[in-house]
Amino acid sequence: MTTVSLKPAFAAPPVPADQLGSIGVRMAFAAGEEIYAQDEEADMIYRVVSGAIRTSRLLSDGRRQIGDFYYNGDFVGLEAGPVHRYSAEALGPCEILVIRKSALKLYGEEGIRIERMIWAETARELQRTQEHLMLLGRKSACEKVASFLLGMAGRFRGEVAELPMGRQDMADYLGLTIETVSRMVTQLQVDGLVRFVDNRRFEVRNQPGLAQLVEA
Amino acid sequence: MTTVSLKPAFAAPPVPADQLGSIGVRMAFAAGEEIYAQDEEADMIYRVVSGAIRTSRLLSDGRRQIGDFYYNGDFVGLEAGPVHRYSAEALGPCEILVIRKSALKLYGEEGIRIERMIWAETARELQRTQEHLMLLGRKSACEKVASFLLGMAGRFRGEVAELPMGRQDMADYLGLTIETVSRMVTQLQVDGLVRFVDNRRFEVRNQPGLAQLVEA
DNA sequence: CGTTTCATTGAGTGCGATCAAGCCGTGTGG
DNA sequence: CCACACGGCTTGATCGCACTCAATGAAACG
Repeated sequence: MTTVSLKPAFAAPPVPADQLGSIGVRMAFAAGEEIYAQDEEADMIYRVVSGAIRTSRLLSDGRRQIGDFYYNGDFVGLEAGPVHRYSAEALGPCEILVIRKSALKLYGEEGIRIERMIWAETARELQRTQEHLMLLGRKSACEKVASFLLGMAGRFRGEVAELPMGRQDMADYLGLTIETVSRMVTQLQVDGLVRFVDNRRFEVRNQPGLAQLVEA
Repeated sequence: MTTVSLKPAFAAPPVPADQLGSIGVRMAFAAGEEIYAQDEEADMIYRVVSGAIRTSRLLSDGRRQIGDFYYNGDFVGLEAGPVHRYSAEALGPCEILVIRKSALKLYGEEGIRIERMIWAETARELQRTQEHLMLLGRKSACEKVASFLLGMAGRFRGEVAELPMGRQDMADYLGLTIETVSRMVTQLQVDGLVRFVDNRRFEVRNQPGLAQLVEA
């Protein structure tokens, strides 16, 4: 199973998905399929069981910003005020646990526990978003790509890392164009910092060098 | 009193500060004074009682990103994992209510209520940060400045809006330089969209025009 | 084998950064 | 009251990074 083989490679999820017990409904999505829409009202939260997800937001002229990418164990849709400001789509085939927030109250002690887990994840999500802010506001194209690759590589312990998204998604996450992402990837390879096996698989060749580009 | 005269102009805080009862300690800060430091361990959360705050993060080479600006009623420092990734400083003289998170448990029912308030604010904060992401990643300098001014003007009902921060803070919030901010402000004035009374006070002259630049 | 989709590479442009004056309000001391 | 200095902001000239437009290359698919 894909899910099982990928699991050990990802950063340890705070709580295994199975601890959610019987709460929520498992749903399958195909590549590119929308999980929820921008401006959609939202009482649901979502947890990745297998596969990968992106959240994204469109301006009316087509410019797109990706909020973040999510992998198994991650919660998605936490930010929800009255409506979702970002939509969520499957990067590839994936399974999602859908939980109705208002239903948690019905589950007593178990519901409370999950609610706390959600709050903790919301704070973590805020931290990650703040990191993303610094990246978008104050880093060069090269630093952006280096940060992204280093972060992705961190999910795979020294092995070849696999990108679940294409160049356009990377570009829209980093606030760049695909051409610039491509050029930076090439440059990082020429400099011997990373090596791409193919378009979506790479390994870090010079960890300290990469880390220096990312700095603090 | 400055605080009192400003209060009605700000967006209604979800809960008035006085409902926090006796929990927490009121502290005064001078302009520019640090409320908490980047990488500082943090069990505290903070609430603005009067004045304005900024959160900011520095890279080792001096580049700075401002996370957000906070006004009375706003909670600051919610994101805290083990340490603060951003520091917080007073924009001008201000009063801050400092609350020890771990102490909330001692306050029984009242503590729980405040804890819930904090969680709700965290989700709101996440939403605002996501809005900020889109601004940094996909908007032009002109759109950035227009968005910022429109947002600030929204706190003042049609009257002359007052900026509690200087151009450098605006620039570091928007991911621009002071020169570019200055040029965009000039251009927006030439285009008749806003009018600056002085460096820190302005009014919106063409709301629809501005809103169009900001769009969705 | 052609078609389609996605990534790379190249050439040229432009937006925002950088470097450098100049301006203006404010405060300070003579 | 004026001269001066200082900090914050604006304006100008130039530069360079990342975008745009365009062509090519390389997989994936029917």
